[in-house]
Amino acid sequence: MTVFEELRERGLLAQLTDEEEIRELIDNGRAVFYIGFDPTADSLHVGHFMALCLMKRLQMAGNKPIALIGGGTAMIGDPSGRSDLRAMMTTEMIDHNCECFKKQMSRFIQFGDGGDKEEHSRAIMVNNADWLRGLNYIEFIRDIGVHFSVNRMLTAECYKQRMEKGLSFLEFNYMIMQSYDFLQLYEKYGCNMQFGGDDQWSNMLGGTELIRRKLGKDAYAMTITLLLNSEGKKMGKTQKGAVWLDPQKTSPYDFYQYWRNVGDEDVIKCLKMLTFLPLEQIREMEGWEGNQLNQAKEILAYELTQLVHGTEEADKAQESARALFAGGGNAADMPACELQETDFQDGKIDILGVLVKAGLTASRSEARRAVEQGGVAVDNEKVTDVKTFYEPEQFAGEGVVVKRGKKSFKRVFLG
RNA sequence: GGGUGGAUUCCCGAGUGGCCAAAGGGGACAGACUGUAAAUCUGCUGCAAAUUGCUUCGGUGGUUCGAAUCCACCUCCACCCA
Repeated sequence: MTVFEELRERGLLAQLTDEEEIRELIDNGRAVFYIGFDPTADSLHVGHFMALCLMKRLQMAGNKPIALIGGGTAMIGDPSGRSDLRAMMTTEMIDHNCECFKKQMSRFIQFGDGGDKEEHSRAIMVNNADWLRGLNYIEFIRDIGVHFSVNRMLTAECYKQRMEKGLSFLEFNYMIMQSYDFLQLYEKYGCNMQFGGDDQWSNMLGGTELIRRKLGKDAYAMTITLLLNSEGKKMGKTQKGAVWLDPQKTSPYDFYQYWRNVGDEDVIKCLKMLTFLPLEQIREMEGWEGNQLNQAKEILAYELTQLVHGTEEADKAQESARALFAGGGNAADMPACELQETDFQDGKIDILGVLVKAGLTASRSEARRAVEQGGVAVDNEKVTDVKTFYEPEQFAGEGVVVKRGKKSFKRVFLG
């Protein structure tokens, strides 16, 4: 099976400018493609993960990936799929985020400077700040701006949605910047293809058109299906925000749990789109139902945790999860929280204090509610009295397991 | 630049002088049922030393015994005119 077929089978392909040509290029390792990442946070998240996988798959087929960090475009903010203006970011923040992105990406794809022949498929990383931040306004609009029709831009889906809410000129320029990126990469690195999320389609078309008008050359664009859950929401978002790839921001255990808890309808899709498991194996799981399907979720969670955090962390997360939900077992690897002497007043701390300290509730009021509703247990003993107190000795050694609700656990021990 | 309408809690949205920590819905959280799923039902949803106290309705100042609500100025947003 060729890469292209595999991508299609997995349901990753959304829109393509020229299917025949793209198939030809990527199946023969002749594509030099780029994917842009806007450094709007100091870590990549699940939303970026699919793009990273795609890069990896294509790299394995001999194509050359270019990871474009949007150090310049991040200063504008992409209006696609957004109903509000992005918070303005400072140059320092953006530069810091770029650094973080670099580190995380090197875990997934092979970088190199692409010098000799063997290195052809080595990825390179570039930052569009290098060519965007120094642009001269007059020159730029004369040189590039002429090629864009405002009338046409306004009919683009990404702007249409924003017409009701209001769109600033700043954001309106995002498409032009992104198109310019493509042109730059085409000229500098022979980049002939751009990939991105399906919400990027209009921005990407802008690029291929600009290249055609400016250079009279063909370049291609392809979008990947956005990973939506069965309710039509973007996956990888929780109430608390994104599911991060940085273990400091989303622990491997929480990461594992996120996937362990996907809905029945979404498991197979996630396995196909996000894991590297062979398609035959996944097809087998399609027939699973009920409790068996539950196992597919475990596989999904394990696979992804392994890809992102490594085998060791995946094992730990799985073990902790099994221990906690099956009862007993080794729970030493679950997320922990260390109590200090100073957390105790008059030699004791109440249950509300423990919950807040462990980060299981945001405030004492919330903790109180949780206890009153019967949602709190310490070492499997339900706590019903908000005035339950604990002494330091009780947290000695391994500490105790504090449970909030059905799925939130924290081991609390004395530091 | 001129005019009109807006800004309320996580989101949508009611509230036009006290009965307002603020209706209703959504979401989130907790409980029951389950399979760590979905659906359903129930509870709950500002903070705290908790029958009470404190802080909150874009910002600042004012009127008043008392302001989300009235007044002044400011900021931001949408629409119409230029």
